[in-house]
Amino acid sequence: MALITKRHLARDALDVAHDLLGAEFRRGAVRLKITEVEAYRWPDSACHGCHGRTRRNKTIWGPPGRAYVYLCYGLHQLLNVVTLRDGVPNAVLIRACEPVAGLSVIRRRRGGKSGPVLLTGPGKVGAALDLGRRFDGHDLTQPGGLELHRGAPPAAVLRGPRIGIGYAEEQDLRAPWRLAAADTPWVSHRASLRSSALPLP
DNA sequence: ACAAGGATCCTCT
DNA sequence: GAGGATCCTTGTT
Repeated sequence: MALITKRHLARDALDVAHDLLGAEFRRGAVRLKITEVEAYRWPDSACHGCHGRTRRNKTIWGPPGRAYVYLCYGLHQLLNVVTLRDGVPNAVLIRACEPVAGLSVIRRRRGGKSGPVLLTGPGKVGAALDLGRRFDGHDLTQPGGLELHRGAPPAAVLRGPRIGIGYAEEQDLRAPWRLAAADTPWVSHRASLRSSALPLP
Protein backbone atom coordinates (compact mmCIF):
# COMPACT_ATOMS: atom_id res chain seq x y z
CA MET A 1 0.00 0.00 0.00
CA ALA A 2 1.10 3.57 -0.65
CA LEU A 3 0.73 6.92 1.04
CA ILE A 4 -2.09 9.09 -0.27
CA THR A 5 -0.68 12.05 -2.17
CA LYS A 6 -1.24 15.69 -1.38
CA ARG A 7 -2.56 16.15 -4.90
CA HIS A 8 -5.26 13.57 -4.23
CA LEU A 9 -6.40 15.55 -1.17
CA ALA A 10 -6.42 18.88 -3.01
CA ARG A 11 -10.12 18.56 -3.91
CA ASP A 12 -13.43 19.41 -2.29
CA ALA A 13 -13.97 17.67 1.07
CA LEU A 14 -17.02 15.76 -0.17
CA ASP A 15 -15.08 14.17 -3.03
CA VAL A 16 -12.16 13.35 -0.76
CA ALA A 17 -14.56 11.93 1.86
CA HIS A 18 -15.75 9.30 -0.64
CA ASP A 19 -12.19 8.32 -1.43
CA LEU A 20 -11.10 8.11 2.20
CA LEU A 21 -13.58 5.29 2.94
CA GLY A 22 -11.38 2.19 2.94
CA ALA A 23 -8.15 4.15 3.36
CA GLU A 24 -5.94 3.45 6.34
CA PHE A 25 -4.28 5.36 9.16
CA ARG A 26 -1.03 3.94 10.48
CA ARG A 27 0.80 4.90 13.60
CA GLY A 28 3.37 2.44 14.90
CA ALA A 29 1.73 -0.95 15.34
CA VAL A 30 -1.79 0.49 15.02
CA ARG A 31 -3.54 0.37 11.64
CA LEU A 32 -7.13 1.60 11.26
CA LYS A 33 -9.34 1.32 8.17
CA ILE A 34 -11.66 4.31 7.73
CA THR A 35 -15.35 3.33 7.77
CA GLU A 36 -17.21 6.61 8.42
CA VAL A 37 -16.43 10.26 7.61
CA GLU A 38 -18.04 13.69 7.39
CA ALA A 39 -17.23 16.49 4.93
CA TYR A 40 -16.92 20.07 6.16
CA ARG A 41 -16.94 22.48 3.25
CA TRP A 42 -17.02 26.11 2.26
CA PRO A 43 -19.38 27.81 2.54
CA ASP A 44 -20.76 25.67 5.36
CA SER A 45 -22.17 27.00 8.64
CA ALA A 46 -21.12 23.79 10.40
CA CYS A 47 -17.45 24.11 9.42
CA HIS A 48 -15.01 25.28 12.08
CA GLY A 49 -13.72 27.88 9.68
CA CYS A 50 -17.11 29.54 9.23
CA HIS A 51 -16.42 32.29 11.80
CA GLY A 52 -12.92 33.08 10.63
CA ARG A 53 -9.41 32.01 11.43
CA THR A 54 -8.30 31.52 15.04
CA ARG A 55 -5.30 29.90 16.70
CA ARG A 56 -7.35 26.78 17.31
CA ASN A 57 -8.57 26.29 13.74
CA LYS A 58 -5.71 27.72 11.68
CA THR A 59 -4.76 24.30 10.30
CA ILE A 60 -8.11 23.83 8.55
CA TRP A 61 -7.33 27.01 6.59
CA GLY A 62 -3.96 25.69 5.51
CA PRO A 63 -2.78 23.44 2.66
CA PRO A 64 -4.29 19.96 2.10
CA GLY A 65 -2.78 16.77 3.44
CA ARG A 66 -2.35 17.85 7.02
CA ALA A 67 -4.07 16.58 10.15
CA TYR A 68 -6.40 19.04 11.84
CA VAL A 69 -6.64 17.82 15.45
CA TYR A 70 -8.70 19.74 17.97
CA LEU A 71 -10.08 19.24 21.43
CA CYS A 72 -13.84 18.73 21.56
CA TYR A 73 -15.92 19.18 24.72
CA GLY A 74 -12.71 19.70 26.62
CA LEU A 75 -11.66 16.07 26.48
CA HIS A 76 -11.91 14.38 23.06
CA GLN A 77 -9.22 14.68 20.37
CA LEU A 78 -10.95 14.77 16.96
CA LEU A 79 -9.04 14.00 13.76
CA ASN A 80 -9.65 15.67 10.40
CA VAL A 81 -7.84 15.45 7.08
CA VAL A 82 -7.43 18.94 5.57
CA THR A 83 -8.55 19.14 1.94
CA LEU A 84 -8.87 21.49 -1.06
CA ARG A 85 -6.36 24.36 -0.96
CA ASP A 86 -4.54 26.85 1.22
CA GLY A 87 -6.78 29.73 2.29
CA VAL A 88 -10.12 27.86 2.29
CA PRO A 89 -11.43 25.99 5.39
CA ASN A 90 -12.16 22.48 4.13
CA ALA A 91 -11.70 19.11 5.84
CA VAL A 92 -12.92 15.55 6.35
CA LEU A 93 -13.70 14.45 9.92
CA ILE A 94 -12.85 10.82 10.69
CA ARG A 95 -15.85 9.46 12.61
CA ALA A 96 -15.21 5.72 12.76
CA CYS A 97 -12.69 3.05 11.83
CA GLU A 98 -12.20 -0.70 11.83
CA PRO A 99 -9.06 -2.18 13.40
CA VAL A 100 -6.59 -3.74 10.93
CA ALA A 101 -3.62 -4.26 13.26
CA GLY A 102 -2.48 -3.42 16.77
CA LEU A 103 -5.70 -4.51 18.44
CA SER A 104 -4.09 -5.01 21.85
CA VAL A 105 -2.74 -1.45 21.86
CA ILE A 106 -6.10 -0.09 20.70
CA ARG A 107 -7.93 -1.96 23.43
CA ARG A 108 -5.57 -0.68 26.09
CA ARG A 109 -6.06 2.92 24.94
CA ARG A 110 -9.83 2.39 24.94
CA GLY A 111 -10.22 0.99 28.41
CA GLY A 112 -10.07 -2.69 27.48
CA LYS A 113 -13.30 -2.67 25.50
CA SER A 114 -13.89 -4.87 22.44
CA GLY A 115 -16.12 -4.84 19.35
CA PRO A 116 -17.38 -1.84 17.39
CA VAL A 117 -17.69 0.26 20.58
CA LEU A 118 -13.89 0.49 20.37
CA LEU A 119 -13.79 2.74 17.31
CA THR A 120 -17.27 3.97 16.33
CA GLY A 121 -17.08 7.67 17.19
CA PRO A 122 -14.59 10.44 16.38
CA GLY A 123 -13.34 10.79 19.96
CA LYS A 124 -12.70 7.05 20.08
CA VAL A 125 -10.58 7.17 16.92
CA GLY A 126 -8.47 9.94 18.47
CA ALA A 127 -8.04 7.91 21.65
CA ALA A 128 -7.06 4.74 19.76
CA LEU A 129 -4.35 6.64 17.87
CA ASP A 130 -3.31 8.45 21.07
CA LEU A 131 -3.64 11.83 19.36
CA GLY A 132 -3.21 15.26 20.90
CA ARG A 133 -2.75 18.83 19.77
CA ARG A 134 0.89 18.03 19.04
CA PHE A 135 -0.44 16.26 15.92
CA ASP A 136 -2.29 19.36 14.73
CA GLY A 137 -0.68 20.37 11.44
CA HIS A 138 1.12 17.03 11.02
CA ASP A 139 1.68 16.17 7.35
CA LEU A 140 -0.16 12.90 6.69
CA THR A 141 1.34 12.50 3.22
CA GLN A 142 4.90 12.08 4.51
CA PRO A 143 6.29 8.90 6.10
CA GLY A 144 6.78 8.94 9.86
CA GLY A 145 4.51 9.41 12.85
CA LEU A 146 0.91 9.32 11.65
CA GLU A 147 0.45 8.21 8.03
CA LEU A 148 -2.51 7.97 5.65
CA HIS A 149 -2.39 5.08 3.17
CA ARG A 150 -4.52 4.08 0.22
CA GLY A 151 -6.97 1.20 0.61
CA ALA A 152 -9.72 -0.67 -1.19
CA PRO A 153 -12.98 1.34 -1.31
CA PRO A 154 -16.17 -0.25 0.08
CA ALA A 155 -18.56 -1.98 -2.35
CA ALA A 156 -21.43 0.31 -1.30
CA VAL A 157 -21.72 3.61 0.57
CA LEU A 158 -24.37 4.94 2.98
CA ARG A 159 -25.03 8.63 3.50
CA GLY A 160 -26.90 10.83 5.94
CA PRO A 161 -26.83 14.16 7.78
CA ARG A 162 -23.84 15.06 9.92
CA ILE A 163 -23.90 14.45 13.67
CA GLY A 164 -23.72 17.00 16.48
CA ILE A 165 -24.04 20.22 14.47
CA GLY A 166 -27.28 21.60 15.92
CA TYR A 167 -25.82 25.10 15.79
CA ALA A 168 -25.68 25.04 11.97
CA GLU A 169 -28.16 26.56 9.53
CA GLU A 170 -31.04 24.40 8.33
CA GLN A 171 -29.65 23.64 4.88
CA ASP A 172 -26.27 22.57 6.27
CA LEU A 173 -27.89 20.62 9.10
CA ARG A 174 -29.73 18.48 6.55
CA ALA A 175 -26.97 18.17 3.95
CA PRO A 176 -26.09 14.46 3.45
CA TRP A 177 -22.38 14.89 3.96
CA ARG A 178 -21.83 12.00 6.35
CA LEU A 179 -20.65 8.90 4.47
CA ALA A 180 -20.10 5.35 5.69
CA ALA A 181 -19.19 1.94 4.32
CA ALA A 182 -22.32 -0.19 3.95
CA ASP A 183 -20.68 -3.55 4.54
CA THR A 184 -19.36 -3.17 8.09
CA PRO A 185 -20.65 -2.95 11.69
CA TRP A 186 -17.93 -0.40 12.48
CA VAL A 187 -20.22 2.62 11.94
CA SER A 188 -21.93 4.99 14.40
CA HIS A 189 -25.50 6.39 14.35
CA ARG A 190 -26.70 3.90 11.73
CA ALA A 191 -30.35 4.94 12.09
CA SER A 192 -29.93 8.19 10.15
CA LEU A 193 -27.98 6.59 7.29
CA ARG A 194 -29.52 5.49 3.98
CA SER A 195 -28.29 3.93 0.80
CA SER A 196 -26.99 6.73 -1.38
CA ALA A 197 -29.56 5.68 -4.00
CA LEU A 198 -32.51 6.34 -1.64
CA PRO A 199 -34.01 9.64 -0.48
CA LEU A 200 -32.81 10.96 2.88
CA PRO A 201 -34.73 10.51 6.16
C1' DA B 1 -10.22 37.67 34.60
C1' DC B 2 -14.76 35.60 33.43
C1' DA B 3 -18.60 33.17 31.30
C1' DA B 4 -20.43 30.39 27.66
C1' DG B 5 -20.53 26.67 24.70
C1' DG B 6 -18.92 22.63 22.19
C1' DA B 7 -18.06 18.13 14.98
C1' DT B 8 -18.56 13.50 22.32
C1' DC B 9 -18.80 9.50 25.44
C1' DC B 10 -20.78 6.78 28.83
C1' DT B 11 -24.30 5.14 31.79
C1' DC B 12 -28.34 4.56 32.75
C1' DT B 13 -33.80 3.76 31.62
C1' DG C 1 -33.39 8.33 24.04
C1' DA C 2 -31.88 11.37 27.76
C1' DG C 3 -28.71 13.59 30.74
C1' DG C 4 -24.38 14.44 33.16
C1' DA C 5 -19.24 14.58 32.92
C1' DT C 6 -15.54 17.43 31.74
C1' DC C 7 -12.28 21.37 30.58
C1' DC C 8 -10.30 23.81 26.79
C1' DT C 9 -11.02 27.68 23.48
C1' DT C 10 -12.98 31.80 22.52
C1' DG C 11 -14.93 36.36 22.91
C1' DT C 12 -16.00 39.83 26.01
C1' DT C 13 -15.34 42.89 30.18
